[in-house]
Amino acid sequence: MGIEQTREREQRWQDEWNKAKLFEAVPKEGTPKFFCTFPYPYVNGLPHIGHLFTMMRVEAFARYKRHRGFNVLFPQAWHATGSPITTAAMRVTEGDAKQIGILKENGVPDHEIPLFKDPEHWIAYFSPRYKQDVSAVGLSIDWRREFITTSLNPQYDAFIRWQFTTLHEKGLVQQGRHPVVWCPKESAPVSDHARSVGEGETPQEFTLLKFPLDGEIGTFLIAATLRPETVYGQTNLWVGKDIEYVKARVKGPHGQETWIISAACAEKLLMQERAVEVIGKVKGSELLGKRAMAPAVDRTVPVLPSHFCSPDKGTGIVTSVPSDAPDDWMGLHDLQQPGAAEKEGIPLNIVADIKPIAIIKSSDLGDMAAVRICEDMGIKSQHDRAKLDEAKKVVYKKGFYEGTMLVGPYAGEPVQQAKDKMKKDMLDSGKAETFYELTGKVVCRCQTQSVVKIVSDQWFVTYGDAEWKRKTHHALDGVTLYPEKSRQQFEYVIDWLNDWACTREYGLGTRLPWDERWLIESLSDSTAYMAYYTIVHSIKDIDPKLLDRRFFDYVLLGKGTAPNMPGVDVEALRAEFMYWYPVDFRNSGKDLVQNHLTFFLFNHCAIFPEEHWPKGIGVNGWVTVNGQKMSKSLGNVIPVRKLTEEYGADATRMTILNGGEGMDDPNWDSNFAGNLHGKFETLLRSCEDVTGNTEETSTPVDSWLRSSMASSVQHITDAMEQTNFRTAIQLAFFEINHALKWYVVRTAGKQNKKLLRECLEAQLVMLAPFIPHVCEEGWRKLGNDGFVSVAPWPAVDTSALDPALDRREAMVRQVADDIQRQLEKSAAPASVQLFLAADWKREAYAAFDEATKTTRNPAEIMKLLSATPLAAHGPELQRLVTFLVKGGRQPQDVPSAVQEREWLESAREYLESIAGKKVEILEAGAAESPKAQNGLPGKPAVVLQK
RNA sequence: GCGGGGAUAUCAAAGCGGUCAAAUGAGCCAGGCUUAGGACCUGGUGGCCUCGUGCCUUCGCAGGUUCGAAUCCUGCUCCCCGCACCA
Repeated sequence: MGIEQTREREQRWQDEWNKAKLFEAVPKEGTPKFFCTFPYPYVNGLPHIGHLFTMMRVEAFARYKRHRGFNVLFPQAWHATGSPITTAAMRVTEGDAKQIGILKENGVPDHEIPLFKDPEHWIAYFSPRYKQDVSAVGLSIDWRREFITTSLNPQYDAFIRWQFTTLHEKGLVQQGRHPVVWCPKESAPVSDHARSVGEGETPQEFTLLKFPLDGEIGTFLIAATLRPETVYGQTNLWVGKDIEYVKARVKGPHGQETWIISAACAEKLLMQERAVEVIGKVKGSELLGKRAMAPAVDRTVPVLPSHFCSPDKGTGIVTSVPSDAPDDWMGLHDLQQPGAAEKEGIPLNIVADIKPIAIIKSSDLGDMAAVRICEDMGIKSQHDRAKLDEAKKVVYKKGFYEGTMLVGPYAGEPVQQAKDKMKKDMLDSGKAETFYELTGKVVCRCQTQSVVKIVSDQWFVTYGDAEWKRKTHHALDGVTLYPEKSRQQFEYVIDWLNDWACTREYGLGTRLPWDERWLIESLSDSTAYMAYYTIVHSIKDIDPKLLDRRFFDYVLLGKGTAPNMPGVDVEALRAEFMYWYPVDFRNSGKDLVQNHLTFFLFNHCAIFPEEHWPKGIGVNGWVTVNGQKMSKSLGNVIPVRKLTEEYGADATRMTILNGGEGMDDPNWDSNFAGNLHGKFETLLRSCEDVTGNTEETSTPVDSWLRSSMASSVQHITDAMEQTNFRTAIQLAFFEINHALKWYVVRTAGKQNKKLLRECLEAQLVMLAPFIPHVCEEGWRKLGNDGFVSVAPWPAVDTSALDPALDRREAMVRQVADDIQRQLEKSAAPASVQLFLAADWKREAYAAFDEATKTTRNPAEIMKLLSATPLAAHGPELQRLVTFLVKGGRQPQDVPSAVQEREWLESAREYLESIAGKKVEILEAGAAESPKAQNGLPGKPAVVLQK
């Protein structure tokens, strides 16, 4: 059977499911419910193997829960909020080759490309195709509930407005100051996607240090630094001789001041809510040799020339801390070379006396980190740029993370803590101010260089709120995590999370209800929408104006009274919400723990009563492909469509879930996927083999098979409950197959087909969450009606469980192996004799068992046994004890003599079929040969009789 | 650097103090079934031999605890996720 037929078969079953409305979730009073979700995908592309894994974890769990008798709600929707689609559409408009290439890769024909200039077309194009790909996998989603986000969907829009209004009224959305990357030409923030240079660059907070200029009251030299904790090591200031600085009148918190800064800096300050008025110019060279009062240390330092000051970076003036800044150390070093000061026009005596001051100590670099690193790296001058940049990074890291302050009010404290304290002290006393600078150059797509702008009207969700955090911790306590070991990460994130800027000026989304200039940002409008899933299918066509405050308050919170809405049974909506909520399982990749999944918890705590807080959260790793990390550059990002086309839905489903579990990165194994096809056919053939014959026969091995199945069911159920799907697959597919094979071999053609049928039936149900199409097919072959997809999960028959039977079969198998091995070495014996172990060995086992209750020390055990009559067996006993101590067979697992004989007798027929000879079972004493004495309890000696 | 998760045989991945040379699957090798088969079945797959109640070497590296460590402890190295205003 080829792949085409497989896909036809899969399609047929999917059609059947749809026809039967198998996955349409309808509340059923008295039936327990299970509500599971994964984050709706962003629709700027098609699903790939990474999405598949997250979806499949929910899918397998959803199907499992159906077998367990739960009424399952498994919905899916589409996310379009945010800027990527808008930006991409703009790029298409501009004719961007890269963007158009991406569309082509996604299967868009050339003539349709222009349509993608419209953001809405992206959604219209990708959402149905995404759905198509996902449907081909056979996901059991209730598609009646699909929807799209943003104002394009006025009903959803109304819901998000309600959510934010609710948060706002609780005081959890507040306005504040916020630095953004800004294009001065377009007067708009420049998102990552809208940059031609500088993706990933962000505003960074610098401290502006203010140096009162000697002899000019009210005038300050301003230096920007990222390391305010190093002020105690300041020895001088650096300026560029040829840089044109400006004198600017700046209104500071302590009145009018005159600042000397670069012209570019003055402009930047204007964007950062500072009143700045340029009143004059001053050249760098004019400042040389002057002195200014260094903040915090309160001593004057000279202004010296350097070649690394840039008017575009900071203020163009740099404070010099030669002990901890490699640039400064080399600048000083250069100036102290013979003749250098004179050449620069600086009196030698100013320069000669300057020495680095030890201020921070770290174990690796000592207390003169910059001096040390320059030596280590062989840096020769301030022009050795590449090396200096590297050195700066190292010194900064070591200093910040491992350093301890040596001087100042925080001497003895780690730099990490002292840094913020020093900064705050200087800010409070007016010796410093803050300033934002980009981490790197950013150029807007309009080719204008971007700057940092402080916006003061940004809205924040106040995740930093202590009370809210407390509540969320409490909510987390009530959440079952899959796997549980992700809990620590969640606890950490709840504490770490701070206020989140939740509005944007650009992109798609919902407008902030009380401040319509703003759009709600994409990570913020996806935090409580699971509630919307419960009612979406009933309100899709309602006039959105009716979906007001009162409506959602009543339906989702039970507040107030039901509004009267023509054609809508509001009470029924309320009932449906109450039936499905809370969310029982939400699954996502581990990268979303630090934002989305935690936001989800926070928002539920804020909006809903405790009974509706989330019950379960799943976290999974990142898919690797054939052992390699998935990436565009490796070209191994496999679209879901390609997988179903090549392997079929079932093989795809099973392979991806077999790839891994827990938070490990799962691996997609193409070989495994390719082999499954044949294995499925074998499974179906087995189903055919047991049909027709329902006559109850019985073999001695039946009880073992029953026990083995019961144990498998138990273990598989445990694994499923913990979303350990890989384990479940291994057990349900491979372990059960092994057991069935052994049963067939062991019964030598005389199987109890009724029992086999029962086992296969149970196996099909347990595999149905993973390979439902094959299982439906097998289910019918077994002669069953209805769908295996909703068949009850097999119960664990605890009465059938008997570990002794496993030991029996293990023994029989071992004996069979031993016989075969002996036969290989010997030509045509007349018969096979099995000699049971001598009685004293069994006694020794028992004595050993007894002895281990007091000690596990071999020497002591031997001593105890030597005190018994067993001592007569001398060296042989010693050998036995050594064997047992090393962990040979456990004495308690060994059968009694009577039992062992019984077991062997019952398996005699099988053993004879293996040997092709008569098999005799004898006592050790029945023969003289040394070989016959070799038997151990549970492991008879095999002797071939000529 | 910090928080979290990891490192097991050719590969993927179980194991988490003694039944561990280590489940299972893939790959590879040999054999069977077949007109043929990337199907299916059987066996093998760290090394050595006296083929066993055998010996040696192995579970990131180095130490330690223990009669006994892949499993526990300490230190180190490396990998993945995150360290945010972005989907």
